[in-house]
Amino acid sequence: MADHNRVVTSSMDAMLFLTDDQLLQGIELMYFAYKGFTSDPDLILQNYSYGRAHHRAVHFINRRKGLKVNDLLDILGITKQSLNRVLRQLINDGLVESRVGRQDKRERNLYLTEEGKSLERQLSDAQRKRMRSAYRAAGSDAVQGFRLVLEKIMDAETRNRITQDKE
Amino acid sequence: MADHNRVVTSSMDAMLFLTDDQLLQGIELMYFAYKGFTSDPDLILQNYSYGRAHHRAVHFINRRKGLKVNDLLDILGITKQSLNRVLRQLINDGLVESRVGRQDKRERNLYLTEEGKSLERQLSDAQRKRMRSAYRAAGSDAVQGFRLVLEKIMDAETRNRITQDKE
DNA sequence: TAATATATGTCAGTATTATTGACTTTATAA
DNA sequence: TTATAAAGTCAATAATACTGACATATATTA
Repeated sequence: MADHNRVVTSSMDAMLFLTDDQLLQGIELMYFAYKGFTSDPDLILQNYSYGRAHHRAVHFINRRKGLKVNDLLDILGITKQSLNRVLRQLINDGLVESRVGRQDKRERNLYLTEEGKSLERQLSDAQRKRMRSAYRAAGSDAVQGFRLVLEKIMDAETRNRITQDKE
Repeated sequence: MADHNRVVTSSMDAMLFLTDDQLLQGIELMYFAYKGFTSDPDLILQNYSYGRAHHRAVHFINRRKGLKVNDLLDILGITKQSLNRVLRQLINDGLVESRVGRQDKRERNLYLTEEGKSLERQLSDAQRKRMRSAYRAAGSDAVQGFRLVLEKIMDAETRNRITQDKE
């Protein structure tokens, strides 16, 4: 269903012609997909009286164990006052542990506690499930394209930061 | 760089094996790409003291000219009280026109005024530019995969609603 | 050592976007 | 005529962000 009309070669892609309507459709796809993508975690978070900001913090603390507060601020692109409220809640509620840095004692390294890992697992289970079924339905070639386009959509600095981390 | 290791065929895609890490990477890609994707319009909207909610309203009123208030509520998935504030501003500011329905006079059909179209163009220019350059950098095969995966990620009802509209 | 810079945390005030609940007006349908 | 539907409004609340000001502890530099 995918390969029978691959007429345009890689070398022609540079001059790919795209109508405004095709581009607008892509924009709407991003909007609707992102909306579905966040809907499962949003439901779970309600049981904890947490919001998306808590989810993001928990996600990145899990993915980059021991990261510093400043690292998290950079990743999220918000002010420390905004993060502080969320982080304080997570720490007070016993989901996140903040350890004084070993070399530089001004720094704080963030870790999920067992309780934090449990919430993270709940949230990412829901999201992984959606991603897995989408990936399987679309096929591995499509997934490769999906990843490639998303990488190109994001800001270059962001792309550099996260691709360098991943290899 | 893309096709030399395409070992998995379409028929095998149903059993595509995906590690948790691969799925989490996909989740982060969505997060970072969406962030970049909204950043250009956000800057423009600041000049008007508008937010993303205004952008979404303007976008969909442009895309579905004459749509009813209830249609817009369905698309956005918010309450009418939430939409009302935004819509009232846009109407008062002269960017949106609300016309009494021809058959059913309870209904209101929404249209962009010239001023509304001008804002829409500014916003979508920025977003189309980003999409176009991502599409071109990734190539047409990748774009096809991108679109397919996004369609599968969104809720089935949403997918049915928008794909039926588009063909 | 003294001055400066950095990392983190906090308080207060404000804005945007969303919610729920209650209610009104106008118009269509039973 | 009564009930339903579409739109609009008011009020109260919540989550997430912002700016600005300031405090504390630790490192770095002059």
